[in-house]
Amino acid sequence: MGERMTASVKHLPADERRALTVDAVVELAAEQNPRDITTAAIAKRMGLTQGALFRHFPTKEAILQAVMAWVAERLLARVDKAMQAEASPIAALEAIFLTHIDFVAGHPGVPRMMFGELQVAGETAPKRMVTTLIKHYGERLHKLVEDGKAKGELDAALDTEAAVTLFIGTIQGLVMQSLLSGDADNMRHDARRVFAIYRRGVGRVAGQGAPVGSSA
Amino acid sequence: MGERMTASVKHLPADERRALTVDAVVELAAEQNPRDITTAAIAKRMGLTQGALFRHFPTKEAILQAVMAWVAERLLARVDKAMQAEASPIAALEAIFLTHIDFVAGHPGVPRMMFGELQVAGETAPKRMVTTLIKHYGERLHKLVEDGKAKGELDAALDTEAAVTLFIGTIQGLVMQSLLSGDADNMRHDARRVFAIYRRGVGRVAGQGAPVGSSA
DNA sequence: GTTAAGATAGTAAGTAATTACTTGCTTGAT
DNA sequence: ATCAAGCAAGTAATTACTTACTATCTTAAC
Repeated sequence: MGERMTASVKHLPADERRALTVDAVVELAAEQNPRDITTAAIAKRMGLTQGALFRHFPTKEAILQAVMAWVAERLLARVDKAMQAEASPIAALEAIFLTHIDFVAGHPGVPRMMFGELQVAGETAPKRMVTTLIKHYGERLHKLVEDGKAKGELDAALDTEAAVTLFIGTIQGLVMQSLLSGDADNMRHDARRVFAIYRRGVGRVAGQGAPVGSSA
Repeated sequence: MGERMTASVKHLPADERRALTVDAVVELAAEQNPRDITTAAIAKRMGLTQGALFRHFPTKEAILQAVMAWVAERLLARVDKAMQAEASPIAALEAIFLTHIDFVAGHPGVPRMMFGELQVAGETAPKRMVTTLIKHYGERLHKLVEDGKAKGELDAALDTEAAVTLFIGTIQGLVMQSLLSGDADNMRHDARRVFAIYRRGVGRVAGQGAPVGSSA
């Protein structure tokens, strides 16, 4: 009795419509400029009229907030999973990097939306969610870098904050590159090449021959 | 006789108004979200009415194009100057990096505008200027990295393309960091710390004691 | 030099298009 | 039968751009 049939497209319960709305926005952000995502465009993508959106969200900002909550939840879950699967800090850093790139390659509009929200003037809810996400993300990286230094995997004199900034910047660089090429898929390939340089930059011994990781 | 008096604020010749318009946009982009830069906001900043803008520019897009031309000219000039002042490739790379960060710290809205233009859907003139700028920028970096490898300053096995991507990404990371902190000035300080890691990542010998650069 | 003509740069008040959001009514699942 | 969920057609605000008119500078005849 609690079961719901999805035979009919219309008159879905609110929870599912909210989830589908988030999906629509993420899809649209991948195809066009996030700033061109109007409520009309979202509704059209969902096969609804524009007004119907406001049965589930009070404002457009609330929609964006839901999207950012979705991103934060999914991304951090993937990061934590990747972290826990690896024993050493440096391997965990690489796993996080690759899963992050994989996430972003699968949802190319997400980093653009995040960057866009960061530039919003006031103190909006979506902006706060982005800053919180990056804060939590940075804390995990910070801890891993410190652990790596303590275990001797990373250079003991390494500037931890700078290493975290560069880690995030490395991802940003790949995003920008995919923006220029118009192809998000090559991010996955370029990611390994770029991270190799990063690893050399933070590693204890920038070995010429010593293989550091084995996850290839 | 050909001299012009600037006593009166109004009725300036077209060339000067165009230059002042670019200045206004660059200023506004530093203070607010570039997407909120309306023609009304530009005019207000210049002390003009909105309609007066269209005496000098046919469309808003033409204004953005002028801004991007201004950016490309100034940034590449600084890059070339920094390049030529240094003898070795690695020193040139660091000089470019620092002068770029200095430029961006002085005009924090510029990288945001560039990133925004890259996301525009169609084939607009401002977008083309950005891609061209990055292309020329990348070519200079590419050449320097290759030179550095040939001279033995950089790792012979270094992935040149990845090194260029990471170089640009490093700057993006600092921009994002300044967006989070709300302070563009600390970019100049963080730049050295972050570039130190990058240099280790691309350098031939990631020496613990050997001083590579001397420009401090 | 003075001054009238002509071009340039400004203003104020439009305009059509687009935006997020609302309202009154209808549909459909339970 | 009830009520959440949907539709169609609004609304006010904002946008880039236009139009009709005015002020200012330049220039050349006198």
